[in-house]
Formats: sequence, structure tokens, C-alpha cells
Amino acid sequence: MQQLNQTPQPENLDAVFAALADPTRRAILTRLANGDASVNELAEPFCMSQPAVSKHLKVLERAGLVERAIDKQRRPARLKAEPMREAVKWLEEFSKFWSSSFDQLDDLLEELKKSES
Amino acid sequence: MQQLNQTPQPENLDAVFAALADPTRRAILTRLANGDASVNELAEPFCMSQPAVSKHLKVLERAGLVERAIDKQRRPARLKAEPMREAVKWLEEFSKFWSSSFDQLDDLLEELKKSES
DNA sequence: TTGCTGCATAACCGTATGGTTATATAATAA
DNA sequence: TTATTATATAACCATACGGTTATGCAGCAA
Repeated sequence: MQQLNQTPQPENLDAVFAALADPTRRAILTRLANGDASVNELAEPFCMSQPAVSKHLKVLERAGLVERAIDKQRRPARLKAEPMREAVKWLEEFSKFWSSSFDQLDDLLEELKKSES
Repeated sequence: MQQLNQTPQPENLDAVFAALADPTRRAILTRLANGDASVNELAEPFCMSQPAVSKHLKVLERAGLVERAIDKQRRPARLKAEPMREAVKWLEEFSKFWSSSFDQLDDLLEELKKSES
């Protein structure tokens, strides 16, 4: 069935961020959050050929963000958003780190600048 | 057909996610959170040629995540993390949307599965 | 001047993207 | 059986990545 090891590996983090770096794929993910969709159902609203959508789905699959099911001839895509948590986690970690070093520094510099003029 | 969406600047969002999709660049960002660094200062710990680092910095600049200063012959890189907030925002929006539809559904299905056996 | 340092840029390589059209395959419908 | 549907795959194209080495060039130091 599906593999349950969601170990936060940097390797997959690469694939997740790369998958999110395309507007069509982000739109596909948003669409899938509304429910499973077949390739053709995805191809139509995005004004894009069927093979193009299949390729995008492959990228999303590789990132673990999408799973394919089987329903007669259809292979509906299903959202699997857990890998996104890795991305969120990295960004939040970084944001935490950064905001404690640079945010305050920027604010400080801004204050110094003001008081200087 | 929907596209009722929440993304403010999709173009830059592409560049930000793409920039984050490489482990070296994420490491560079983390390093820069500790303070500005010159190209050579970055190249050394990453066991990478200087032109390679320059290329990574260019990708980061294009995403707005890094600015270059001028200090004599050096061009120290400085972290500008604001664009990351766009990425965080997209992921949080999505996460919110998703967790209210799929998380609960997955939990529900998991429960059903257990009680079924 | 000469020379060193820090960085950028060019040229190249192999591979991946993002798209296309054309074709193959597999399941269903008639 | 044949035809249709849904999807995958192949082949192709242009561009971008991620790395290399080689080279150029500006800023300092002698």
C-alpha cells in the first residue's frame, strides 16, 4: 500500500521544494485539496496537454505529494500533503532562527538610522 | 476552473521555492543567518569551487533572498529573508486548507480501518 | 610599475524542466 | 470482435541546473 516512513530527509526536502517551485503544480495541489482528480480533469482547466499534466504529476509523486489510485481506466491523483510539513518545518526553523538574529538587528539599525538624521 | 486563490506574487514564489530546493543553498542561507559572508568564505566549508558559489548566490539574489554589499574587493552576501515569508504563507494557507479536509479524513479512515479488522 | 586577492564571467558538460505531438497500451463499452 | 476512453510513453525542442576549468578584471599592496 503506502509507505509510512515519513522520515524528514533532506533528500526529499529537495524534491518537495522543487515540486512547489512551479505555479501549475501548486495549482494542481490546490485543486487536489478539493478532492481527487483524474489526469484529464486536471488537464482541462489548466489549458495544458495531457502528457504535460502527467509529467507534473510524476514530479509531485516523486516528492511524495501525490499518490495515484486506480478506478477503472482512470488513475485519479490524490493529495498526500505530509511531505509539505517538512518544508514548513524547515522554514519555521529558519524563520525562528533568522528572526532572532536579523529581525532585531534590522529593527535596531532602523532605529539607529532614524535617530541619526 | 477555480483559481480563487491566495497567492500574492506567484512569480517570486517560484524563484523562492526553486532557490530552497537545493541543499547547498539552504546551507548557505543558514550560514548567512549567522552573519554576512564573502564568496570565498562560503566556498571553503562547502568544498566547492568559487564560481559554483557565485552561481548559487545568483539564484538566491534572483529570489530576493540575498543582497550583495561592497567592502573593498569583497562582495559579502547578506541574508534578506522576507521573501521566505511568502513561501511560509503559501504553505500555511495550504496546510490550513488541507488539514481541515484531508487530515481529518485520513484519521477517520484510519479509525475505520482499525475497527474493521 | 608589478603582482596578489576576490570575484565575475565564459565555455563546456551532463542532466533535468516544461512543453509539444505522435503513438502505444490497457481497460471499458458496444 | 471493434471502438472508445484514459493514461502512459517516446521523441523532440529549448532552456535551466549544478558543476567544472580557464580567464578577465577591479581593487588593493609592494
